[in-house]
Amino acid sequence: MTTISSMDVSHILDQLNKPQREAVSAQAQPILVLAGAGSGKTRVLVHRIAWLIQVEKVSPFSILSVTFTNKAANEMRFRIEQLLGSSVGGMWVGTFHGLSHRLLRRHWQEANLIQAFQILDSDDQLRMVTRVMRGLGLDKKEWPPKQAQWYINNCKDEGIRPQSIEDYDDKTTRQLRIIYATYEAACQRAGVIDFAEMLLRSLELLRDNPELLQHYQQRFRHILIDEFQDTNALQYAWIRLLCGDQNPPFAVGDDDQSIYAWRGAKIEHIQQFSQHFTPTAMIKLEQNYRSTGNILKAANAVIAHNEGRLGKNLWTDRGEGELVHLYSAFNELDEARYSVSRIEEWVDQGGHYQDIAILYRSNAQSRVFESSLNEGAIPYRVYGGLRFFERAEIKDALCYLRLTVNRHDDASFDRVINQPTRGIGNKTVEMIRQHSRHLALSFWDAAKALVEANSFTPRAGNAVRGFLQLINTIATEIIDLSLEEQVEKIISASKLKAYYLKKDKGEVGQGRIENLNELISAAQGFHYRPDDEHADMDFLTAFLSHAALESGEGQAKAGNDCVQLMTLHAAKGLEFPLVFLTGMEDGLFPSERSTSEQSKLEEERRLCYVGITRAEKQLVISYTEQRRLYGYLNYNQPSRFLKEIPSAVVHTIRPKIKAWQRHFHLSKSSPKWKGTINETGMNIGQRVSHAKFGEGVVIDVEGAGKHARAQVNFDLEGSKWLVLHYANLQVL
DNA sequence: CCCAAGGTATTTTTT
DNA sequence: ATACCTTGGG
Repeated sequence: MTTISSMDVSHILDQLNKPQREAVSAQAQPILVLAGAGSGKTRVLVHRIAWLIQVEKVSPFSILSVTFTNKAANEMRFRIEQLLGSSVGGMWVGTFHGLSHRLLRRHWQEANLIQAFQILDSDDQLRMVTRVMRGLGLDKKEWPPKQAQWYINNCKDEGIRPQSIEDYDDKTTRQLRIIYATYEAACQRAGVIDFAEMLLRSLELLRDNPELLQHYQQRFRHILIDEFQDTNALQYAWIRLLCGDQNPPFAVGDDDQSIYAWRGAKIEHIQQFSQHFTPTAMIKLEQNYRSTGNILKAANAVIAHNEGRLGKNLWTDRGEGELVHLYSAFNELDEARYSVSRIEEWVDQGGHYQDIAILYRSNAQSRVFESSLNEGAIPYRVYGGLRFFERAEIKDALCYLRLTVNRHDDASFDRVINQPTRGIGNKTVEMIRQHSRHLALSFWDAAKALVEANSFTPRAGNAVRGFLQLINTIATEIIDLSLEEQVEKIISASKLKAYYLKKDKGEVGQGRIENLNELISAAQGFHYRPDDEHADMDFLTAFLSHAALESGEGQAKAGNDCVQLMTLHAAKGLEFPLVFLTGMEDGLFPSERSTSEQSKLEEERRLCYVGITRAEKQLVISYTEQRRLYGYLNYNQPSRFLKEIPSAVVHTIRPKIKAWQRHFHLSKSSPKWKGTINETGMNIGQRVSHAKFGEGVVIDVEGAGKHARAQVNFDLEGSKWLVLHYANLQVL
C-alpha cells in the first residue's frame, strides 16, 4: 500500500489552512463542516473530492455530490476539473432535482412513469392545480389555488401522500386532501411531475425497490452535500436513504446562514447532524478570507444574539479595514441618492461598478435605486424576475414541443390550444375539460372524441380539428430534424411570432420575437454527452427537461461592468468589495411579519448576517426616517439589528436633514448649521454656487483630500452629494 | 374577442 | 403606488 506521505498531495493540501486540511483529509466517517461565510466552503468540497480520487484512490464513479442550485453544481464541477486537470466521468454532481431526475429517467418504469414524462415548473403547477380545482367546482375566492399549491408542495416536502393525510374531521383539510389526490391523478394521467414530486418519487423509487437501493448505496460510497442547512425534510430523507448505514456523508453548511425555513428548510438537520450520523467529526471553518475585521466584528456581534447556534466566530488576519458606514436618510430617495454619490466616489477612486452591490429586503425597494442610478447614468443590473425559460412566449413554444412528444400532456394542451387564438373559446375548451373529466381521458383524447362525435358547433369543431391536425403534422414533420430545426419549425408552424407581434405592440412584442429567436439559438447550442446528465433520453426530451430544470439566466446579457441590485436572499454565496445594506428599518428589515415569533426573527437576523458578510472592503448601511410603502407613508424605527452592531466599528454619517428641516430655508446661515471649518474649506451652512445646479447650501461635509464630498441642498435641484474635487463649487 | 374599469394583494426563491 | 386579475360592456 502506498503511504500518503510518499505521495505528492501538496497541490491538494498546500493552499489550505489547518481546519480545511483536516476536513479535506478526514477519515471515512460522518463529517460536518461548519463553514462560516467566506471561509472557503466550496474549496473544501472541491479539495475533498480531489483528495478522495487522488489520494484515497476512490473511483469517481462512487462519488455523489449534491447542491441546491445549478449554479453551485456547475461551479463545483468546473473547479474539480480545474483542480484535477481532467474531466471526471462517472461522478454524479448536481442538484437534488437534477440527480432525482436522472434516477427517474433511468428507472421510469419502476417509478411508474411514462418514458416521455415532462416536468412542471411552479407556474405550470399552479395552472394545473387551478384547473383541477375548477373541475371540482371550487370557488376561487374561497379556495385560493395558490394555497392549495402551497399545501400540496408542503405535503410532498414532508413526504406525505394524500392517503396518509389524517383530516381530523376538518373541512379544510379534507378538501385540500381531495384537491391533492385529484391533482396527483391528473398529473399521472398527463405524464407530468412537479418539482417536489421529482424528489418524492425518486425517494419512493429507492425506498420501494430494495435491489435498486442496494445498488446505489453500494455505488455511492462517498456522498457530499453542500449548503446542508438548507435541506428540507424530503431532501434530508433522500440523503439518509442513500447513505444507509454504510456511507458516511460529508456535509458542509452554516447554521448561521439558514435563511430558507419559510420554504421548508430545516435548520434542525444541521443542528442534529451528530445525533443522526455517528460518530460525527465536526470541523469549524472560522477564518474568513473575504471581509475586513470591522465588518466581521459587526457580523459576529449581530449573529451572537441568536440562540441555539452551533457557535462560530469569524476572524481574519487581514486587518481592521474601514469602519462600517451608517447613513440615516430622510426618505428612500435620499437613501438612493446618497448611495449613488458613494458609487460615483468609488468609481472616481478607480473602482468598478461590478464591485458594488445594493442589497435590500424586498424587491419593491429596487425601484428608487433604479431611477437614481439612471439619473446618475450608472450601469446596473437587477437580479430576480422572470428567467428565460419562464417567459410566456418561450413556454408556449416549449408546450408545442411537449405535445409532439406526448399528446396527453394536459398542461401543455391547455396552454396552447388557443395560443395563438384560433377561435377556440372558453366554452369549447370547457367542453373538452368536462369530457376528459367524465371519461378519465386526456384532453387530447377527449378533444378527438368530441370532434369525431361532431359534438361541437361546426365552427368550433373545425377549429379544434385544425389544432389536433396541426400538432400531428408538426410531430411527423420534425421527426428527422435537428433540435434547432425542430424548434424553428414549431415557432413558424404555430405562428407565435405573428401572434405576439400583434398582441404586444412595440418593444414588448419585439422582445418576445427576440426571445423566440434566442430559443432557437439555445437549441443550437444544446449538447449533451450520452453518458452525461440526461442519459437515456432522446434529444428533444433532454432539451425540454433542461429547460424546466434550469430556467436560465434572469436577464439575457446585461453589460459586464455594472452595479448589482438584488435581495439579501439572492446575495447569499456572493461577495462584493462595496456593499450597500439598505432599508434597515424595523418593519421592513426585520420584516413586520417576522417580529412576532422568535424563530422568524432569528431567521431575519441570519439574513442580516448574510448581508453584512457579503462585503469585502466597505459596508454602507442605510435606513430612512420615512418611507412610502404600498401608497402609505411610514415612519419606521431604525432596525433593531443596528443596535446589535458595536458602535466602535461604526462611523455614523451626519448631520442629516430631518423631515421638517427640508421645508425651511437653510440658506440664512442659522447658528444651527455653523459647522467647523475643515480642510476642505467648506462650511456647513455655507452658501455655494454650482455651474449646473445653481445656488444652494452645504448641509454636510465628509471625507478628506481628493475625495472629500459635500452634500448641498440646491434651491432648484434639491440635495445632492458632490465630490469637491470635481464639483468646482464657488463660495458665495 | 377586446378593452376599460374596478377590486385586491403586496417578503424572501430554487428546482 | 401599483401591478395583476376579474368582470362587464361594446
